[in-house]
Amino acid sequence: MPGNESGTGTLGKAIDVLEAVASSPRPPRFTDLLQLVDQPRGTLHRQISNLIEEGLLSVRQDHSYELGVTLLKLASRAWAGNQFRTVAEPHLRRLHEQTGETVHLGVLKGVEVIYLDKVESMQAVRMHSQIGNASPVYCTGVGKAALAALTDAARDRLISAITFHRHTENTLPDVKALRVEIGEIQRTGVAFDRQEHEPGIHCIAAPIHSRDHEFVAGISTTAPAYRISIEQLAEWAPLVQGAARAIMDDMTVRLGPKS
Amino acid sequence: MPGNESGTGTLGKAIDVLEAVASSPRPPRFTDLLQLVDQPRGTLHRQISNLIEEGLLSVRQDHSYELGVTLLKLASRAWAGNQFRTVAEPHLRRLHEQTGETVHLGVLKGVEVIYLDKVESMQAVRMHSQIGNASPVYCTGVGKAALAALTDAARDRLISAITFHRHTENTLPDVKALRVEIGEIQRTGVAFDRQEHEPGIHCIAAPIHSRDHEFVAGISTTAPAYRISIEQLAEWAPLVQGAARAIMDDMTVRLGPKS
DNA sequence: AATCGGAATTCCATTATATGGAACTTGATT
DNA sequence: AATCAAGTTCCATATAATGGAATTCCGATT
Repeated sequence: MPGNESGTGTLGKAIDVLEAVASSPRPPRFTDLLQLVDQPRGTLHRQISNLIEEGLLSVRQDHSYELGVTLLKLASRAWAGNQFRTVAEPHLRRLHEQTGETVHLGVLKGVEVIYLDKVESMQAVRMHSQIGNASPVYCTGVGKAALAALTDAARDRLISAITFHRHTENTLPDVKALRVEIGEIQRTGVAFDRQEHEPGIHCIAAPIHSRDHEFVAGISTTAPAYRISIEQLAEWAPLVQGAARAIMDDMTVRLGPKS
Repeated sequence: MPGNESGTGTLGKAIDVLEAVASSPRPPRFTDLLQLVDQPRGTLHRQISNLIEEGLLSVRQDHSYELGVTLLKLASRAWAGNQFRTVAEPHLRRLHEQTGETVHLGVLKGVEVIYLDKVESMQAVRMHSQIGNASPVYCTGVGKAALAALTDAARDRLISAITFHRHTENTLPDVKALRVEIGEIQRTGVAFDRQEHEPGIHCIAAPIHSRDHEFVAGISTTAPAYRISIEQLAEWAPLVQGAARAIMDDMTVRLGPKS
């Protein structure tokens, strides 16, 4: 449910179609897409044809559409080649060794956090991990940490674009609550997710940002609430902050002092 | 190194740029891209701008480019929603339980195989798995199995587009050897990768195809050669073929008898 | 099997957008 | 500071996208 900032230009329209397919709970059919993206029949039809031609979209036998495997191929390269992720990787692993819990790395993208990497002991339930998963900023540790690291202007702009949705009973309900929380994060240097996204799951996160605060991200340690108390999480604050600090230092070394 | 079938239309050009970035060993700079994709300066520059605007591409501080995180987001959805993968998933898991070795699911896309899923006991070395990884058809078990399942016409067309590259000393060197191998696969119903892609790694695979042989894929069980002999692999033939058969049956049930 | 109705696809004159050559700016190197 | 290469912007032109309407396809229903 990203802020439908209808893309401009031919490419933007095409991506809009992909996003529409991506955000549909079930594979949309032609008519479904017709009302999801605001385009005339003929136009949409050709766009879909092009997307299929490029392998970005696939038809299912019932004439519904799903995202194409070319995206997997590209994403695989995107992940492997991502500079920030590469720099951060050893620090994620160290933080995981120190805490024994799952560690996430996420970057801010619009009003969402996109998870770039994850380190966990043993994935009992196999999953495509969390990588690429997009979650709202206002109810994740990484998201709130990233928000706190933004410049005031950028944050104001972004916050006004958020639409709040109550994921759990702890989810921050509105802008007011979020701003209070951000103040707290800026004071303490760490962000908590107190079961605000998934019931039973909480985490502690620290912000990561470039020198100019244009690029913001976050690192977090996540644990199930039944096993780790929020106080125990809080004790990891120095570790999480240390990892964030170390990543930022590595960035300035590897990327030049500009960022 | 995919068959540069330079995409047509505005969208195609854009994807070409993405592919160029994806296939570069190191992040390309503007001039690098200029000769990778055959486009005039001004045009390329605007295309890159558009791609960045859409989050499909990112600039690094040294003016080189890397793929953007939006691709991860889209791919995450593509993976989760993929119908074929969803249908195959339980069968992969069962095959893994039966053999105790790593199981792969891949689909044919042009002259490459794209891995859709993977099940393994314990990933000692953490990795973004193999998912989305693109490998040549002619030197992977899944790839050769898929080739064997193609209609003669489609296979001929595809084979002529392959450029052979010797990955290991066992890699099939040319079309002739590949055709012999395909005949063998069609007779026996299973394909072997005899350390043809990675030294020390071999696998046994079985083809999966839709009714009309338009869609082809494969499932494989992989093992290190030092621990599992090729004879032991061969004993799993019924299991691998059984899994492939079961997936095809499920497809016709879930997707209607047409495919 | 035949009919009907909604959905998907094709068509083409019009319009908007991408194109690409050249001029310009930036920033690194000596 | 000067030079040169790399990156960026501009704008008249060519090309590709647009969108309304007509047509075909498909799948219910009888």
